[in-house]
Amino acid sequence: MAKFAEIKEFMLRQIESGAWPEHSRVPSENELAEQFSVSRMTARRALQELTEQSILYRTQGVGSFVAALKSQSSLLEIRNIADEVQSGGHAYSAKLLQLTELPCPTIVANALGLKRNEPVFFSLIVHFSDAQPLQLEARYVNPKQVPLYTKQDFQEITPHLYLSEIAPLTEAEHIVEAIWPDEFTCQHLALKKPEPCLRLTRRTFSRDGAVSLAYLTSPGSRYRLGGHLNFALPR
Amino acid sequence: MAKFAEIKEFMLRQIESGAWPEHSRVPSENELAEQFSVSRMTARRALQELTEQSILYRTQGVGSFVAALKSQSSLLEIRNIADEVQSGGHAYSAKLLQLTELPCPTIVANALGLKRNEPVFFSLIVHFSDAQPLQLEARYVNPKQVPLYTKQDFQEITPHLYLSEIAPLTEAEHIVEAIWPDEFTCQHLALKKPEPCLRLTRRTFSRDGAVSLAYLTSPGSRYRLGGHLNFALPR
DNA sequence: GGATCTTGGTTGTATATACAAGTTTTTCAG
DNA sequence: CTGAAAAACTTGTATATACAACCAAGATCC
Repeated sequence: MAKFAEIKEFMLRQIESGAWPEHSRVPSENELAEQFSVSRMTARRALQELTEQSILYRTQGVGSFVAALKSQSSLLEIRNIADEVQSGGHAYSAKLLQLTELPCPTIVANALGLKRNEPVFFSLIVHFSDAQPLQLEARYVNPKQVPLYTKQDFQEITPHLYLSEIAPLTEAEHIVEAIWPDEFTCQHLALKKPEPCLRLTRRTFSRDGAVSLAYLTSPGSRYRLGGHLNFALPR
Repeated sequence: MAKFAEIKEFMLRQIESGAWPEHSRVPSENELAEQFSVSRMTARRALQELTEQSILYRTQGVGSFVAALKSQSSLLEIRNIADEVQSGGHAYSAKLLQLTELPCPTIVANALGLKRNEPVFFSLIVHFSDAQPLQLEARYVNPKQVPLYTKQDFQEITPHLYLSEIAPLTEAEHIVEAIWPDEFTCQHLALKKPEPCLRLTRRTFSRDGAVSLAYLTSPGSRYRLGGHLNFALPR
């Protein structure tokens, strides 16, 4: 590993462990250069790159400081479906259909940066609002980043909440489609007649790369999406 | 302006003007250094920062190249459907079906802060990618904010672009639904068989209040949405 | 022809240095 | 004690240099 990368790692550990709290001052370029026996330019690069990632902020003449972690997630305030249901005054529950390890399909491998047929974790969950199925969640999870995924109790905690705690998200990518549900989906969403569904494909990233790929399917009559969006044509 | 920033500006102009097309090779660090009479490290910084912005990509031992312009998704940037189509290498066109003033329906009145049956502008447009209908746009516009709306030529300029110029948007609210298109919609989208469609309801605001309410309907097979989103249950 | 080696070009990392620009602290004159 | 000047420290920009890693193309050898 390159020297500047080692310094970055060191600083990230200090921040994530809490040793360097928010808005606290971090060592200056010269201090880091001496501590790690590198030139100032090398230490500077570490500080610079962390600043570009909004992990630090710097002020000329003053110093470098730990940024508020909140501002990182404010951009991707991804609301939890459980909170969403409960805030509407309904009872949230979930039914775990599957939680296993399986060989990675090609599409998933590309999305998560894994190799085809390499082991990948897979979960299949139905989310309920009161007694009504609201969403079918099929999720692939990178085992390298979340090795204990299959040991969790997802009746109690949603995968998304668990992943947020384990691997702090730095980015999320979404695609929304209108689809015609297959029979399996209809069954688990308790659709007597098929109806148009929204399918949200969500890929989340942490500092170390792609964490999970989720397909969230909801009946159009029961669920909507809101927020700030951009258009994008399929490729 | 700092030297490295001047080099960045120069390169951005070349790229945006089309002089340097996608995936074309850009000058090497040494070439830029000589052209701008700076050191290699300064030229390098310009290349480096453009790479971090995903405007270039670089390969060690090979060179630096213009990246695909595709997904520049900043949060508030609402992209124009015409730009979106054209950036995909297709020909954009629009067909104006209706452009009138009519009495305001109740829902629209609530959304735009008008009174029921008060005059409101209404436009109905089909957007095409090459010869294929891509989106049906039904839009209600607040005449108090945009009095000249019905005088525009919307074959030439999209309503969204026109509105952006007249009343700078300060906020936008979106709802995405999966719907079953009615016969009228099927006809104008040239759907032989009905298929699930995405309907984006977009309400835009300027400094002075609600400007317009638009219903944008696209076949699920032809259009997707991307970006940063939040979930929201229907009210 | 085909495999291997060499060479030149490109990006990647690292260092030492210099000065500019901004802020904070210290010093010192009044 | 006050206020201004000076010093010290910080980040920002720029340069010159060196070597490493990598790649493509041409040269060489068999």
